[in-house]
Amino acid sequence: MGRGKIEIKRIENSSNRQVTFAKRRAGLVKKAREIGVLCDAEVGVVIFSSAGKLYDFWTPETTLPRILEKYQTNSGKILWDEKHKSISAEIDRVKKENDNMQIELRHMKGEDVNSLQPKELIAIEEALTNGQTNLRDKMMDHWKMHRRNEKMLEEEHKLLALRMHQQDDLSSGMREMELGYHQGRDFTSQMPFTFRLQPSHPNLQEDK
Amino acid sequence: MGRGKIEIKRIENSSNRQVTFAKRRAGLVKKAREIGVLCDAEVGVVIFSSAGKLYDFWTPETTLPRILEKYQTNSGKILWDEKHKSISAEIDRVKKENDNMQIELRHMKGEDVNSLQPKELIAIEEALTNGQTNLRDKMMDHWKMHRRNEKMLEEEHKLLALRMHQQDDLSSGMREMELGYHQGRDFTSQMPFTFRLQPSHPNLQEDK
DNA sequence: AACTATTCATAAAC
DNA sequence: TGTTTATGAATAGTT
Repeated sequence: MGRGKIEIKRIENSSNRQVTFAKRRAGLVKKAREIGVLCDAEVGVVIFSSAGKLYDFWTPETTLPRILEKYQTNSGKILWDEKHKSISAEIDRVKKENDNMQIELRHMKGEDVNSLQPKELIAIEEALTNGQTNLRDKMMDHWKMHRRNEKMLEEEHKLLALRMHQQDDLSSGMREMELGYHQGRDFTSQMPFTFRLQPSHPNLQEDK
Repeated sequence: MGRGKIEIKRIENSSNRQVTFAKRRAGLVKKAREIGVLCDAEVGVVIFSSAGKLYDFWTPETTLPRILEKYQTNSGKILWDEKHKSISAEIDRVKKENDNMQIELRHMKGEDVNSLQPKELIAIEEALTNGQTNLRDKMMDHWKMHRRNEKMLEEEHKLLALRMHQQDDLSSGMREMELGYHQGRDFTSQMPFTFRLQPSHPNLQEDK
């Protein structure tokens, strides 16, 4: 129907294809509307252009969810339930995992153990003991590292204090040489307060 | 396009309507197929007759779920996603719960505790100790109950044995009275094997 | 269901 | 992109 007969195969010329698409799309929708009215049918048309743009038509009073529901009951096909199913499966899997962990946790707290076999009870006790052992090891490591750090800080402070005293002595020595001896004067009192050496761990015993 | 122009309104004559429906339905599907091929489009047509019967057409390689997904992303409409959303939320919730429990479990096994604060470490150790205490209490309860049950069974068995002996004595006495004394005869050898008294806990100490 | 007169849709041209 | 037009296609009414 046109100036000549055409073969039904993909139109290679892109702009021709676009034009034809627009025309035929309008025609298809018109026909859909007509059959809906004439024959009292519910009709839905969904068209995606090759560019991915969506065009659709639904007979009035027809919502897509309604169509889908009808479609599902009529076709017996499952549609989106497929995806739904896989999600449900996942949720079941995760929930099961959850339950198992919950049970294990409760067991490790000594709850819900009445129905367990002696063998299982012993296994749990072992796990608890292992946990305690591991935990104490880790705590010990922590503590050791802390101690080590503290010691290193102490050493640093001692060193720093020594240096300061040396500097102090040197400065006052120089001053004495330059200016002669005036008064016994504490050089540190000239430093800003924050720079004065303060014991960072006042309650620390200094002997190693 | 026909012997005369028609008005686009519901065809009242039922059989005419059915005929027109069949003709136009075929036409619509043909057009849908053609636009699909000619213009490289994805097309879906869904038609429900007024009787509720479903007819549909999908361009090859086109599944309805695929269409729906595309439809959804393109139209921004929600469709079935409400249900989907709530399920996704649930799965997230459960997974989070899962993670937390997993962490707790690992902690109770003394794993992944390096980053914890001393306070937390102490809490875990307490939990482990509590678990052990609870567990041992429960095990003790179990064991006590078992012992009690065993004792009760022993008592029952003793009582039963006593009764059997009494009965035995009585029977043989009666027999002796009726028939005179024949031979020393063990009455229990006439019982089916399964009814004979057997110690149910052969290694049980009988005293106490 | 097949036929056919007629209207309609649309391919190509503009 | 919109309009025109010649032509093939769809189909309403008939058989």
